[in-house]
Amino acid sequence: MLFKIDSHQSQKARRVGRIRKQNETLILRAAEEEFAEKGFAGASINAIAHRAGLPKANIHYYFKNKMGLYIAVLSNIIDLWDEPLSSISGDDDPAEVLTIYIRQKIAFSQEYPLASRIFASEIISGAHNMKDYFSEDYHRWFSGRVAVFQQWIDQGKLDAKVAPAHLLFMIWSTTQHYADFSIQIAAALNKPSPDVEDFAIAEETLIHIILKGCGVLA
Amino acid sequence: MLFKIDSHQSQKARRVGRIRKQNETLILRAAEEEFAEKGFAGASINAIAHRAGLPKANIHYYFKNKMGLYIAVLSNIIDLWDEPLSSISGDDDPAEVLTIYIRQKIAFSQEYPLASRIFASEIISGAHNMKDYFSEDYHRWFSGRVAVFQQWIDQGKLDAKVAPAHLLFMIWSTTQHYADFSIQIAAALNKPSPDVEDFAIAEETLIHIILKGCGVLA
DNA sequence: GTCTATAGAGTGATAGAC
DNA sequence: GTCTATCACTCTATAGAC
Repeated sequence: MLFKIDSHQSQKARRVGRIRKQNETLILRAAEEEFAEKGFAGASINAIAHRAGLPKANIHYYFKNKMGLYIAVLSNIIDLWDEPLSSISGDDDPAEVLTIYIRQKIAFSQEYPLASRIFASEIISGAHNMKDYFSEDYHRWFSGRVAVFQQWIDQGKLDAKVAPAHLLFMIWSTTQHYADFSIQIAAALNKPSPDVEDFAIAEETLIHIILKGCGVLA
Repeated sequence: MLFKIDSHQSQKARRVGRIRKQNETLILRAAEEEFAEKGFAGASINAIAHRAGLPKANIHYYFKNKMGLYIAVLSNIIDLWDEPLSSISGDDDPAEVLTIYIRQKIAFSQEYPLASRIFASEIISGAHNMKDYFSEDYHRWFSGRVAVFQQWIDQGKLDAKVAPAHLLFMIWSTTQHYADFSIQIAAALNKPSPDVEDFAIAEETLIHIILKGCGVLA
């Protein structure tokens, strides 16, 4: 967690804590939309306040400043991001693990497209506010996943021509694409936005190509 | 006398035209870096001018306003984007076509990462300045590519389980990922940025998984 | 706790000297 | 063609009334 919202509450504060919680949620949701659409610099506190239905000074009351609000939004997203892939081991069946992981990532793109877009924008523009996230720990976590994939290869469960790290990148990129580039996808398919059926077809095609391509499927 | 004046002016104009061309290139290159890193709203004319080594009023001299400059940068990028996939037909060999296309897209990510990032940011934030690009024509072009893929499937050259449109999305997302998310990739691999070898391994892994996954490889 | 009013910093854009 | 000086505007952030 990058930014901890001050949770210290006196007895008096607890009585009104419900309103605080409610307003914070309103603001965070509005901020998510605004940051996703305009980026950090393009988003204005005014517009966020208007979207949230609150006067703009309230945002400064609940969050110290614009950057604090942005970090809070980003922290929420990174918590969501946290890892359905963390507990795999070399004994697992790669076909099953990869299938579940791809389904989860596609579901995430469908459910939280704004979160995915803010995450993507932050990385594209240099990830200056995620230095903590992309730390030594991140590399260690990533290496752990790669090591399991390598075990699968050593056991002949996965094609040796597959570079484990890049298989992971492939799953990330293909699944997140449906959130981040949904406008381009919609234009290609000539509809206002990708619908549930498109997501289902995407999922099946991705699972087929990736599993078969890795040699875990006939 | 008129002749003499004309001659003099055209010589002068020609000389100045060279400077204009030169300065425009300087500004466009600086703007590309700035827009890629900060987004449209975050980029400032001041910072672009500083990067280009010119006073900021010159930018307003060469380009009408900030949006004009942004559109100019975006147009350059869209020209670059234009289509190594436009001339394929059902008679071609899918293995060959897909291999070449993936190599080209990876090379593009390696050579023009900034262009890729600006393109991605523009789409993520709503593509409001690319309405013309994502037009009926775009859908028509896309449908044409899909139709060729479908012919390959009908001829048994490609697995029937592959949804053509989503195979295209897959190639776009996986290859562009190496430009757009290179910071995350670098963090995962624990190096300052992906190097030539990483791009080569990425290319081989993508080609292997996608070709084999589509059933065009043993 | 809420909101109005405003200060203070920074931006895009332009006029006019050179 | 180039560049300095400046305008008009918008934005974040805060002080202080309620």
